Amino acid sequence: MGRAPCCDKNGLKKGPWTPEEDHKLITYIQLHSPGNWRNLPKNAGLQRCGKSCRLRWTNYLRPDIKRGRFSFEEEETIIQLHSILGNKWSAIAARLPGRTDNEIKNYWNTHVRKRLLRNGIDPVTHAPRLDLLDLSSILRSTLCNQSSSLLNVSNLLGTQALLNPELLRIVSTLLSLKQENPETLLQYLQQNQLCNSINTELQNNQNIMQLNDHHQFQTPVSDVSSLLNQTQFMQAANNVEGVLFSDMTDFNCQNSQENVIPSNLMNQAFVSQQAPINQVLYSSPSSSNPTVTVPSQSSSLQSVLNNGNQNNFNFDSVMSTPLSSPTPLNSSSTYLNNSGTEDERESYCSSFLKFEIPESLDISDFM
DNA sequence: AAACGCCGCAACCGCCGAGGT
DNA sequence: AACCTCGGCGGTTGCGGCGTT
Repeated sequence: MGRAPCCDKNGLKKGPWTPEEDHKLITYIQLHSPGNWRNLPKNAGLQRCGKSCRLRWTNYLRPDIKRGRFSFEEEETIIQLHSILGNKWSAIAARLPGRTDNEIKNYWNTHVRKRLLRNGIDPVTHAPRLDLLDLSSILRSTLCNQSSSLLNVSNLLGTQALLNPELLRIVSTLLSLKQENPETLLQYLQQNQLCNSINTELQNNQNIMQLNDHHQFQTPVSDVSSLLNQTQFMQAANNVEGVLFSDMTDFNCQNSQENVIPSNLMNQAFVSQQAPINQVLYSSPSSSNPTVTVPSQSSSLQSVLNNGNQNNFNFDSVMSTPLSSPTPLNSSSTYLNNSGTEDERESYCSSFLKFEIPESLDISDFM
């Protein structure tokens, strides 16, 4: 455990603490309080530097330290606070009684961070990461979890579409084809490697069909182009267009050729610190519920999309990793009990990433 | 059973700001 | 103003445990 001694400067010991050293330190502090950390080792009879003693005490020996697994509440609080404070571990620790900054930092790096990444979320910015998103799974769930003949726009948009340039490229291409020459749409589907990838996905999963309760789709399918006939795609494209592109003027396929999200879409979709867009964006692709709830009021997708005048979004901020990103907050918090498996925790993580702040948390402290 | 690789976490390192001289 | 000391903080390291092959 711990780092091995790298040197013996001044004859001071480094590396893991022995029980005897711990006992000396505890005994001394209980009798005298730490006082001057620099003088403590000498007074306590320890061959350590003051800094080492302080770290050992604050991170391990302090009597009020709570050890053991982090609870859901603690984990939720950590993520929420991190979304506000960034890597200010001491500030986060100050709001988690019994936990040290070092412990929280370790927990973040070894557990939470990975979980967020698995959910397609940048653990630094708390924004979705384009390179973590999976197009085929999006389309599969979109195409295969329908109760109507329409594309599930809320699923598309709510999950990842706003952030996935590949999906946007495809959607834009479909729309463009629809407008230019509907006959070419099917040809596009057949030519685009997307067909193959989706086909593969579909064939690999015999259980995901039931594409439509009312239409002629059958399972399994051997060719996505037969699955998605032109009429249905027109319908779907219309539906997507109506919601997604209603407020756009210069969205064209040139952007898509470059596999770049159109700037106006980015501006509208990513918007804004005010809109609780994370309610839309933090849903897990692996969530058991494929349909994402899109906020309905001022935070609704439509208002987000219509908010075209806000051009302050910087796409670089998603791809790079700024220190932290202020995140809009809601009030009430949903807690689960402390038990649960890692998977449950992960699932829960996906849902609570709506960043609801416990009422006990005084946000004004951070402002 | 042995070798290997991954992961968790205690501990170190270097930097910074506050306070004192 | 310049320097020094100290405490605190965030980033990083690497040992040891554990799971996998």
